[in-house]
Amino acid sequence: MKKALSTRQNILEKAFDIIYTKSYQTTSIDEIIATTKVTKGAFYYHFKTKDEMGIAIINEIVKPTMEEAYIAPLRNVANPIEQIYAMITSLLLETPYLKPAYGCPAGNLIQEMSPWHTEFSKALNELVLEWKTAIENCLQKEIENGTIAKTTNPKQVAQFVISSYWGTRNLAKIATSTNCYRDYLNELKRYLNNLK
Amino acid sequence: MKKALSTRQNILEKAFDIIYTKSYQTTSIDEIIATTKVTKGAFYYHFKTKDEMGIAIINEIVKPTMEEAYIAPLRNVANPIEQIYAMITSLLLETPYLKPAYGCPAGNLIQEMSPWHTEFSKALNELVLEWKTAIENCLQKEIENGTIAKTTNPKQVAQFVISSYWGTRNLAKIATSTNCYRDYLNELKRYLNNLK
DNA sequence: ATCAGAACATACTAATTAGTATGTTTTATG
DNA sequence: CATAAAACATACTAATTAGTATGTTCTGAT
Repeated sequence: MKKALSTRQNILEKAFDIIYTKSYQTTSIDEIIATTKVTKGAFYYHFKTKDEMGIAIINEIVKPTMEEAYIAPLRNVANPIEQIYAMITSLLLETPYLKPAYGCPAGNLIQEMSPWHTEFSKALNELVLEWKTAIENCLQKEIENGTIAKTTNPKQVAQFVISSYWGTRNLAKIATSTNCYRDYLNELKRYLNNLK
Repeated sequence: MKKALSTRQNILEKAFDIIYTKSYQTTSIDEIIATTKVTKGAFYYHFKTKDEMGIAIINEIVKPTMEEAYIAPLRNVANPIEQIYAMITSLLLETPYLKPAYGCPAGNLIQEMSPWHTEFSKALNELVLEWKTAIENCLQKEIENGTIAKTTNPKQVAQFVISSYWGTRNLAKIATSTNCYRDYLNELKRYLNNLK
């Protein structure tokens, strides 16, 4: 990678880490340049404003990461229902960079940036829509295969699954144990199996 | 009400309104005293610090409001399952002070204050636990009445319902319509009916 | 009516904030 | 190797922040 590009990438990655643990609003440029050991001149050479960096983090860090962890696992799988459950289990319990206490990176940004920063909302909405569509397509395939009831409404189920995951991540921020994950996952399994 | 107490109450209510729409961290004391027309001296007479005011808002504004809207409707009802659905519908569609674009007051605070402000987390955790317990008790009664399957796990279902509501509120912040509410509610109804 | 403490008012401070002005150094290209 | 632009560095600014110091006014009990 060209050196200038690696400086930029370094800023985005380190800034994401800080923002994920302590929110966008409370993360200052000074803190970012202190941990990246990049000067203010360099920072503002790469990003015109703090918000421009924020949008870049969503598009260049959060989006690709989410696509890999949330969407790719749903592509071309034999048993979608099982895969949806496996993916969410993996996200909650086996994805090392997602910590219960820090919530969901995208969820956190949605919570703190909407409704005032429309640019952020737009970028984040794309992310969520992508995930939702992937789940809907999964379910549609199951319906066509005849493995789940024809009366199943993929849009509704996708909305329901995503909401419950999103909420679980938020609630886990104040939980004192991961019991809430276990309870949630057990019930999610029951719910998904009932679609059959 | 004594005049001093009404000053205090006025600060809490106005501050809550601002914080609900634009977050705790970005709401400054100066903004609060400007909208309440209370001087800085008066503010700091009633609250030693900003965080002390934050905790007071949770305990004296958010908590009583939530108890009325989230918990009271579940007490001593004939058909708990229907009541859970009715309550969530009411919260999403008919509660005027809860706006889709601003999310859930408690949810917002959880997202932005945890995990760093342990005092906030503790106060908010009490709130969520109260709601969860109320739902669990509801379900337990249904099981005893024989109206839902004995294999139903109240703890799990309560966790699932709360998570999905929490997540829906968060997702609605970036949604462009209330269709996501409709989809969610339809699926919630299906899910709850399947418990029977 | 007096007077002590409750309740409020005003003017300040020190730290932090995003962003800028004005430089110097690196790097690629002819 | 010269040179222009890209990439970075340093020192600043103006605004905003939570909180304080030092008052004045109001209120209820004696």
